[in-house]
Amino acid sequence: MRRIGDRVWQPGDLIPAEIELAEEFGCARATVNRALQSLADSGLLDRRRKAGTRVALNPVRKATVEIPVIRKDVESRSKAYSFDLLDRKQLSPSVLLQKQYGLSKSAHLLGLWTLHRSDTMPFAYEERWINLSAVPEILEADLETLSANEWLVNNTPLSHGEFAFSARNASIAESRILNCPQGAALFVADRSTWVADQPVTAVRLAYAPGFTMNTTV
Amino acid sequence: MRRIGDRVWQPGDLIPAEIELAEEFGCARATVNRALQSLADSGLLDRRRKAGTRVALNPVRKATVEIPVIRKDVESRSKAYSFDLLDRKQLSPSVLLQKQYGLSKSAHLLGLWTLHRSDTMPFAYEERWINLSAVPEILEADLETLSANEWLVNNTPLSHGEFAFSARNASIAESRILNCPQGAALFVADRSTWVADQPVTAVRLAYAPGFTMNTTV
DNA sequence: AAGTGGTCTAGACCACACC
DNA sequence: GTGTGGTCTAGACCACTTC
Repeated sequence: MRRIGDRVWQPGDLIPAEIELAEEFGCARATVNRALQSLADSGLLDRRRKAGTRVALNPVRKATVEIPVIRKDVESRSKAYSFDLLDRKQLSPSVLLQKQYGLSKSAHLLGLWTLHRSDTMPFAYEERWINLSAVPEILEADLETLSANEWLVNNTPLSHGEFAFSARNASIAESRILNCPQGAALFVADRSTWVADQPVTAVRLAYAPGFTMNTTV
Repeated sequence: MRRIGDRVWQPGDLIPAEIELAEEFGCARATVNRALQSLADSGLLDRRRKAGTRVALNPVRKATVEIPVIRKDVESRSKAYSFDLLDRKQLSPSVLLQKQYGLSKSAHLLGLWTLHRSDTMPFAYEERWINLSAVPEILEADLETLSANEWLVNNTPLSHGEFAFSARNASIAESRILNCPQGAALFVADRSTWVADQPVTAVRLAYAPGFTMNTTV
């Protein structure tokens, strides 16, 4: 890292092979390997077999954002968390949802509309669809006590998903729920979650004005 | 991973020690260690010396967002990139910047205001402050040809920084520059970059309406 | 064909946290 | 004190890719 920072090894340069570095630093090759791997993971090096290791030409900065359960997020800001389940109903997927998640039009979905609060102030408004063929057990859960968010986290620990972050002007309904002016800029997180190629849930979270998502590189 | 997914090992459960798993799977402890490390890094396990390894109770999802050079970002969407340097001037730090970055009030800053374009359409509006004591060489760079963004990436490869993402209503000036209605919800990324405890640059990027930042978990 | 990184092994010692 | 994970070593074999 020092040599890259001091430009002893410049972007694009080929750096010595693992064995040579191991000799220079007086350690085992496995140790050099771990160090270089770690630098490659953070985007500073490009490594290829036979071709060797080069200082990255276009260091793609990788920032890791942590997406906690909303309750934890609120509590980490030293606020009291609560939520209101505004509405829930079972329904069939819209044409859009059918296409987006490959659902049949006869699939059973559970729709939930929730307001998350921080010290009684609106914190985020959540619209959620849950695929009941994937997690039928959730119908038996008491979602007034434990939020669907947490129920799912606790009951489907292994999943992959996609996030999209964007900004959107508050609709009339959203402004009323979040207690903000109509048209206020809201930070929006869309998330879909899958377990073994089966869609489980799709969520849109609209955060009250003032929210920021932070991370370090 | 299968055992966590199938709930053989449930959230909160203590799982066997590395040596036991090594025996069970017929491999070396180092191999088990790497596997468990990797699961812990992605938030599925909590590990503590002496206390052992547990399935995470509150799996904090960690999403990695890649922050490329804006030119790459535009080009990856199959658009032609260009930018206009709208304004540049040298100035002293405002009181806010002095406090935020520990600068003396006599420090020299370079301020740059840039519009990034995607196929001639406004893509993002950038306000940037550069600490000239950290990178005086940038005064000799031709920032009309190569954006400050890229110059800095190419000339200060080792840095750490902080990101904050939020949403903001477009001001009159921003609406004119980004060619959008006043008050439109803009996705905003604030970034500060440091090299060895010295602030190098602070940027605010306001993306034109419609921008989304995507990632997977 | 040959050189590079990718990965594993068996063994060792250590640091830490819990008892 | 003691058991756990954290880390290192020396050696080995393999996979890939460039020459």
